[in-house]
Amino acid sequence: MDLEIKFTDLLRDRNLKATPKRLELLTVIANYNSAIPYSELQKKLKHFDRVTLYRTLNALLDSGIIHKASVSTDDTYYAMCKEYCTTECHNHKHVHFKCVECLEVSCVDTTNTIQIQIPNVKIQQVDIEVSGVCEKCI
Amino acid sequence: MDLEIKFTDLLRDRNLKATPKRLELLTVIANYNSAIPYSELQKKLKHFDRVTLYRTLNALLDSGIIHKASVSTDDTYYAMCKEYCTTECHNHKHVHFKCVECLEVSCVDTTNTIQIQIPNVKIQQVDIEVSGVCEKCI
DNA sequence: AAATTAAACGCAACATAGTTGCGTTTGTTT
DNA sequence: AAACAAACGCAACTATGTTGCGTTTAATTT
Ligand SMILES: [Mn+2]
Ligand SMILES: [Mn+2]
Ligand SMILES: [Zn+2]
Ligand SMILES: [Zn+2]
Repeated sequence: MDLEIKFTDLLRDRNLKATPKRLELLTVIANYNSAIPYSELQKKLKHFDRVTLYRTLNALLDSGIIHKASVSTDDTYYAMCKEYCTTECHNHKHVHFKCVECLEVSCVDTTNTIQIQIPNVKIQQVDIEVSGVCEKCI
Repeated sequence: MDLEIKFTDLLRDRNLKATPKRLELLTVIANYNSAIPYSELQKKLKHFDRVTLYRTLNALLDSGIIHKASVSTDDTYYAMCKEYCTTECHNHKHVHFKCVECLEVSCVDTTNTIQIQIPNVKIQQVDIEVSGVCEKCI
């Protein structure tokens, strides 16, 4: 299936115009083999106005097309939402793994299910960020 | 036990000088009932030079006296390390809970133990950030 | 196919976070 | 009391992220 058409649908479904910039940004994010750092987006999309890049990212974040995979001190990482997400709800059941060697961030499904309970608290969301050494860097 | 003396020991143990600024910053962090946001530190420590505040925080972070409890978009939250931590190792087994209503961040021990496994990966650290509504805001 | 309109874009300007260099001050050791 | 390295304050700088506004363009209507 053609990516451009798929992205166009994704955008229109959220009442966002399918502009060339948005399609290009989505293509870059989707073609990256892991979560893409902001610094990489800057490099690959030099012809984007700074503000446009931020506004486009925010539009995609707000509408549940992409999500932040990691917010470390060095960089902010973005990845496509695999499940169906909306403005109201980002339902991700996966964790984010960051390799301390190559700094690659990826969305991974864990083998075991994670259950977290805190007394007297209504839990809405659980973000798990795992760091260590990835397969390639061991 | 006198806090000032305790903090002086904490600092000297890490080869950090026990200066009035460091003692004051530690007192502010320790006396706060939850993880303290950076914005709050700014307010409470207006007489600190901006750079000094950053450098002091970084010194305490590096040496394992305090830790970041949450790095959200709105603010960065700091809390005392309860376990014995060092430059090399922050060993926290607790999770960080952020209330979406009052924006309070706290370090909480979960009732159940959390086990995360990812194939072909050497896990070094697991950071869990839970958000929802706290007891007071329900 | 042309007109319409709200959204998206580019530019300038701004605000805040965080860092670096350097001269001065201060905590700790002798 | 003296010496020294660490800590501090100030100026300057870079990076991140946002806002306002005039112009352009995607989607809709005629
Ligand atoms: Mn993810
Ligand atoms: Mn904590
Ligand atoms: Zn790696
Ligand atoms: Zn609350």
